[in-house]
Amino acid sequence: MPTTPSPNAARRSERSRRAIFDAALALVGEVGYPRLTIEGIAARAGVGKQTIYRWWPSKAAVLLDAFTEGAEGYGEALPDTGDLAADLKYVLRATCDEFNSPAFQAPYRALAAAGAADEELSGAFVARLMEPGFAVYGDRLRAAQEAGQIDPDADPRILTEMLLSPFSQRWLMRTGELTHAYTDTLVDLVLRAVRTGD
Amino acid sequence: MPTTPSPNAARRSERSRRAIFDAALALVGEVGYPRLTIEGIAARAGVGKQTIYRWWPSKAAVLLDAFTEGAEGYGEALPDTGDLAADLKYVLRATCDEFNSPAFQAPYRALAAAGAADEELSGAFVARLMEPGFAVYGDRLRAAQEAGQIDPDADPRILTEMLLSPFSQRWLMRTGELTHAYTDTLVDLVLRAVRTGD
DNA sequence: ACGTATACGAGACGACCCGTCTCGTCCGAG
DNA sequence: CTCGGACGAGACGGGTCGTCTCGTATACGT
Repeated sequence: MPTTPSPNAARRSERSRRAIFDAALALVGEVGYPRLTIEGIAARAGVGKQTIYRWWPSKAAVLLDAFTEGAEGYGEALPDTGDLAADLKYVLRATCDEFNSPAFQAPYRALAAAGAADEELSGAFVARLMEPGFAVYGDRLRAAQEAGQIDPDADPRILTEMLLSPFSQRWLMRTGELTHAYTDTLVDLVLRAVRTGD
Repeated sequence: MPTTPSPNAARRSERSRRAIFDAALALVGEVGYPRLTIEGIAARAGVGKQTIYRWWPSKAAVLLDAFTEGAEGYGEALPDTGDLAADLKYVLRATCDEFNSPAFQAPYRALAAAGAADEELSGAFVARLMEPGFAVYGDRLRAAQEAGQIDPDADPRILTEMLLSPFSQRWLMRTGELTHAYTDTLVDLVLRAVRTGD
């Protein structure tokens, strides 16, 4: 489901759609989000401006669809080896590498920034990119609660935020490096707060 | 120190400077950051555009100075009553109320969003608005470490991030409400991770 | 298989804002 | 008092916006 489909989607050109996504992702990496323009995307994609305006309300919506299209598999479950700390560290290390990769950085950062400023966009950004990730951590933490490994009274949502928010905040505002040592420390600290037997 | 003072600052019109700040803060609340323009600020302030371009490099820089001017007292130390949990909860509750107030919201959110997208701006934003806040929590946590109240091996910086990042992330991306109950929970969880006697 | 509807590429259009510049005025430092 | 420089005002070319209007090409309905 694109953001605002009004014309007849059956007649839509798949070729143009892909060209627009490719152009948007390439351009946001080359010139940055503020200088990303609809005209520029259209020209690079070999497409009329109207074709973009027909299907998307803004450059942010184009980028969100383009990025979502290219980032499948964000909704997979965490491994559950029984060792909660190891599972969390493993996935957080992978996330760390992803956020350090340039191809991921530019569009994701642009969308996060645009979402922070625009209430409507932030809803779509959160629902389509952030929440699926949150849910995966929440599920794994609930499983650990049922296994009696962590405090059953702790709110998995808040624990997830304590794991991911320091991480994303560092990255978004560039207040520190994202390293495996850092994410390991986060996991250890959060789990020390909710270990059972206190 | 403004962002880029090149002409003779002694001859500068204080009257215009204030009018520009007032106009920028009012407009960002009325039309939002993306539709905030230098021309608009100049017109509202009754000022020539050149007067703005003479003293600031961008609308973000104007807004950062305007906001900083209006937000004195962000560098004060936390109270130290000896009860670490109570001190942290007290200040975090106050911060919570501040972030929920509309006059604070619009410019701060605009600056955070612009900083996320622009590397140079994020440096200034972090240094002038975020780090002073971080330092205050770090100091209070170090004092608690010296008093033997919390684990001396824990990194105060990371603990500060675990307190503040979930908070600001919720606010920035609108992923949840900011309530006193929420901030209290954060304090309790973080302190459980580093309480002494384990 | 054909006819028709409609999305398509291309680009013109007025509106807005950008950042620079040029005026003539006014004010403050020396 | 003098005078240099910041001031308010606004003209200017350039770029992007979002809308529109072409003629073309293509996929659907019968």
